[in-house]
Amino acid sequence: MAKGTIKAASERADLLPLISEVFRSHGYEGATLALIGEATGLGKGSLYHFFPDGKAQMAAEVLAEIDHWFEVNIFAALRKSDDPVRAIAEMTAGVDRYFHSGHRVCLVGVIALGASRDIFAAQVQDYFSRWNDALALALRRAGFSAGVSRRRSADALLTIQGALVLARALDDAKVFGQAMADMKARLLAK
Amino acid sequence: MAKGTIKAASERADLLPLISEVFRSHGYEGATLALIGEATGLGKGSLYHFFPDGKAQMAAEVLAEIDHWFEVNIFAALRKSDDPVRAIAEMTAGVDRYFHSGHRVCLVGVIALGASRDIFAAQVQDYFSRWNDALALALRRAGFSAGVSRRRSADALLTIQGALVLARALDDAKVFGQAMADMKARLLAK
DNA sequence: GTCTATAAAGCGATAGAC
DNA sequence: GTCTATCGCTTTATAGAC
Repeated sequence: MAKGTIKAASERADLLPLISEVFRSHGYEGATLALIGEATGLGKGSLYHFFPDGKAQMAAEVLAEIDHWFEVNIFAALRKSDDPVRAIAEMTAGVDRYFHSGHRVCLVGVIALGASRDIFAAQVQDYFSRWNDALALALRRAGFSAGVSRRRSADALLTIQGALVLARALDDAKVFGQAMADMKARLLAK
Repeated sequence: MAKGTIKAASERADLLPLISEVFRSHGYEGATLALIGEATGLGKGSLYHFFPDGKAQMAAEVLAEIDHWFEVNIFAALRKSDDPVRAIAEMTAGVDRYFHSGHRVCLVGVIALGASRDIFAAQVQDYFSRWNDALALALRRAGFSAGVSRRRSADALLTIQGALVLARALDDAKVFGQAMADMKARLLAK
């Protein structure tokens, strides 16, 4: 790999979190190149230099980065941990951290509901179904039946998404904290 | 009221459900006047005749119509019924019907997460908080403490929203049906 | 690698004929 | 009440100077 490539890749990686926040707060359609340019301090020319396919490529890479974060910080432990109860506790802690205790919205959920749904449907479905599978596996290893594990796993995922929606709608982050506590209790209840 | 007014009002009312579906499937930003014209069979001129303030007015009236449907079909019974358990059962049945068993998305939730959030924040917050209050009141009348009632009420609302998000993301409406059954059980559990 | 200028298309909204 | 034509603006995306 040439020097230039490495440097570019490094700066490119720094761009994604900034772009990510623009998509989060404005949605896919609302995130204009002007806003992205403002957030990154880059002109359109530079943005198209890094992302030749434009906005769609930016969103796809942002989704991939989010996916990767969850894969590393959440899914992996759920799949491999020999202490599934602890992995689940770490999941709830990680989720709370990631979503800033309910102040931050889930971009994957935003896109799932939004108009750009069709473009990113595969990525969205993959993200949730891998999370769902990993969590169900942890529950199974914690001693629950296959049916219970799958039901509780879906319940947890939908609770997170719903809590983010309602916290945003009511402008009350406490809703999220309470929901995460309830979810954790339901996940491991006898 | 003049004949013309009545006729116009009648046709206008017929317009809203058609426009509503455009907002639902494309979001506020994605719902262009071209798409709305297609769905209604009306040109821009006619649309602006009915809605002088354009797209924002259309969305506001669609939200008001949704609010009214829930007020009449769900909230009222929760507040007034002398059989709160039955009112809650009717709520879950009504919700299942309204959201087409998970195949239809919640426009209020879509807007709460989307880029147009700020414009409609008051309407969105009002809708959810009135639902929340009505359901909590029914639970209180069913014998639960104020704290339990409020917690369970918020849990139910967020479960509905989350189930719609996850069902859409996984493209699997069964997720919604299971979540509604779970929600109903949790709502009235001892 | 970053910028400005600009193209090409689509947007919401308006005007005015009918 | 409905239409067509069009305005003014913003959008994504490209071209080319530096």
